[in-house]
Amino acid sequence: MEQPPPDAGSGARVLVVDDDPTVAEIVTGYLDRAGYVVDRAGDGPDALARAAAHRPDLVVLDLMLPGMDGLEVCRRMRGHGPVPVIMLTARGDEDDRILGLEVGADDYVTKPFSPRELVLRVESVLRRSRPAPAASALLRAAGLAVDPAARRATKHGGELSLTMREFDLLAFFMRNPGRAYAREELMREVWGWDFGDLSTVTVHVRRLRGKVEDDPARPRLIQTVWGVGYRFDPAFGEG
Amino acid sequence: MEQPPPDAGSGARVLVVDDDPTVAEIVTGYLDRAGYVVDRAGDGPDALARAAAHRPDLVVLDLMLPGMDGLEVCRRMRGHGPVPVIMLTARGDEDDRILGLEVGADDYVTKPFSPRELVLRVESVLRRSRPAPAASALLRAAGLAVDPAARRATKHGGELSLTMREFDLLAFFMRNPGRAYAREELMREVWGWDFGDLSTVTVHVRRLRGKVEDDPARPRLIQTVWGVGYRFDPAFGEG
DNA sequence: CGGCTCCTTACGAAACACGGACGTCGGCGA
DNA sequence: TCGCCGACGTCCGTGTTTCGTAAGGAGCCG
Repeated sequence: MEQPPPDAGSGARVLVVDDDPTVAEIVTGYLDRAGYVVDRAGDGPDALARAAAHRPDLVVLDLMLPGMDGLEVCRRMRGHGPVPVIMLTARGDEDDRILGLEVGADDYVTKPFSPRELVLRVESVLRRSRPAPAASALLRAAGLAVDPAARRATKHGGELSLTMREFDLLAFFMRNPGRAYAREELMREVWGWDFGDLSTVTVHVRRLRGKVEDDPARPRLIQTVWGVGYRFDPAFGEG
Repeated sequence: MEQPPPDAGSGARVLVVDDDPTVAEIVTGYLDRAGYVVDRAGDGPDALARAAAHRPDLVVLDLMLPGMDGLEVCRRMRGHGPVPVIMLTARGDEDDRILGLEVGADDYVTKPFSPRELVLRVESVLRRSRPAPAASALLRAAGLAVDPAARRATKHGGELSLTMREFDLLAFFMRNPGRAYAREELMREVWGWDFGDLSTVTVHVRRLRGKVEDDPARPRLIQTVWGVGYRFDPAFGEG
């Protein structure tokens, strides 16, 4: 039958604000078919009331509204919470775009627009406005969090300032916990060298311990394996 | 990098779907003279096959087709990708217009129509659908707003005057916040070069900081990741 | 206790980022 | 046409950060 993109709306709430019933009707129809839950408002005060009541995930807002200006509506909505807004502006009205930009619209569509384009924009803005969770590439263990992409590490939520080598070393340990590594292996894996003074590894392990361990004098996370090397042991870190 | 000349047809591919050879012939002729590369199909299945094979930039679709309905054709085409569609409908058949728009047509032309009008519609729809995939929406973070389409940026509502490189750099950062990028990556992503003096990146980051940071001497938004590169960090911009 | 291993500290060298300045190129107005 | 100006890429001097190594002391094991 009629099959909108399966991943599309997924029930996100959209508030359409336009005083022209025809436009509102068509836009609403499109968004509805795309899988969104659509609410409608015909003027500014109505829009604010519905926004407050329904907490939409996104607002499609006509710039030209009777009574209260679209910009004002946008501003007030933003005052209540960070809801994404797509502005509908007259074609080529450069000033309006800039105003929308400054007031806090997340996108604008110039009239006349194709409803399809509007749906694409809605999807795009929604997709962009919720990248909050994600972070699957995060390495977590023992109160530590390491984000290789951002090259950032935290300990109990507090930012750790690690040097490049320290970061690489910690990241390697957290990717391979519980196993003992000889200094030579660490030198190969972290430094990328096949030879070199192994005390280099020792020193860096010590520096890393100083920043990561609760009590660097009695290391728990990075344990010394006598005669072998080191082992990252997150089990004893929680404390 | 820049768009091709706004010259009319400029080789865009258009698929004309009509079972009436006379209509198809005239339309094809006009579009051909307007500079488009035109393909023709006489029925639904033929249209779908050619659309799949030739990937047209736009489809002119007769609503009334033998065998498969034009609406159905439109739906199926949409299932394969976001191709713009102009519907040909009988005059005054209001229901058809609505149906066409709901199914995803970007415009419609009522029969009888002048071929010249159709060409104008084609141009219009192509012009409208072009920025949709290419240009992206507004980027905002940390009191900054960047409009890639208008090539404008503001900071706390105030206009920023950025050079081309500065703008591209900032836009890239705002599209990819929180991740650390090596100078090589920035050079590749922003400059589009795979070589070149990396200090160029350093210098432009400094210039951008001078315009974007509250205290350029102690950057918060664009942070230096020592030994690696830079990271755009909107989290610290608001406070 | 002896030998080996690991820890700790210190230091010089190298790598790195930064700011300032310069030369070139192209656009624009006089 | 000439001259000015902005954008851009490059280069250099400087201050800072990081790194690798050396050396002495402490710890572990038999």
